[in-house]
Amino acid sequence: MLALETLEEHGKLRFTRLGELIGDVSQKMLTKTLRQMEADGLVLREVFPVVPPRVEYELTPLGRSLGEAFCGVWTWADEHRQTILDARTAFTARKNATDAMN
Amino acid sequence: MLALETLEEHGKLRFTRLGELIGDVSQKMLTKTLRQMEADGLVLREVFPVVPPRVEYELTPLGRSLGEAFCGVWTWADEHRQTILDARTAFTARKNATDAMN
DNA sequence: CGGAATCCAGATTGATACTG
DNA sequence: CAGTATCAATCTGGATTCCG
Repeated sequence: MLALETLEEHGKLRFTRLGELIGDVSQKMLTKTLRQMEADGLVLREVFPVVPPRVEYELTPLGRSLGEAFCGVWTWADEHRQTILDARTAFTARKNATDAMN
Repeated sequence: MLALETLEEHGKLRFTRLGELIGDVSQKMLTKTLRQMEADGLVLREVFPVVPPRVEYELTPLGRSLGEAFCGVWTWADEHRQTILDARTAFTARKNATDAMN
């Protein structure tokens, strides 16, 4: 999902640059994720036969449409992130109180 | 996600009934999922102190809002499921062809 | 009925080293 | 640069048993 978003925002990107923009991803996971997305037809992988190697990734129309479909979820997440964190804290507090009783 | 959808469609549900409607879930996973959703404030868990036990689950307003946010994704999935399956087949075919060359 | 507890095989992932 | 290969460690989920 982060890869999808990043590619949607920045368009065509090289492997390392994409990793930097996403933040905390091992290259192993990034590779796997991109291969899966490529297999699903969400991303286009373009290899340039030069030294040093250069590989660019960009969303296909299908990938972009998925990004748009997720738009509502991103908005929701932004709006309710804190609410959820609070709910978790409250839940843990309730749980501990109940546990202590028994 | 399936639990969210099912609860959104059917409203208040008992544990076993919810499991049946979702289809292929072990009670372990269903329990875990529901507890997580409860902790996140997405679902309300109501226990009736009767024999046999009766526990009902229903979405909170926060849970319903998430269900709505996911609406676009469900639609997308319905529309593109087959496209993705085809893409995977094509990708595997390409991969095998390439592998055979080397 | 609605779980909790235990056991366990298999999948996932991070870290590390190597390569064209 | 953009990976692949390998090993170890963790995590996951299924199956099973037990309980109030």
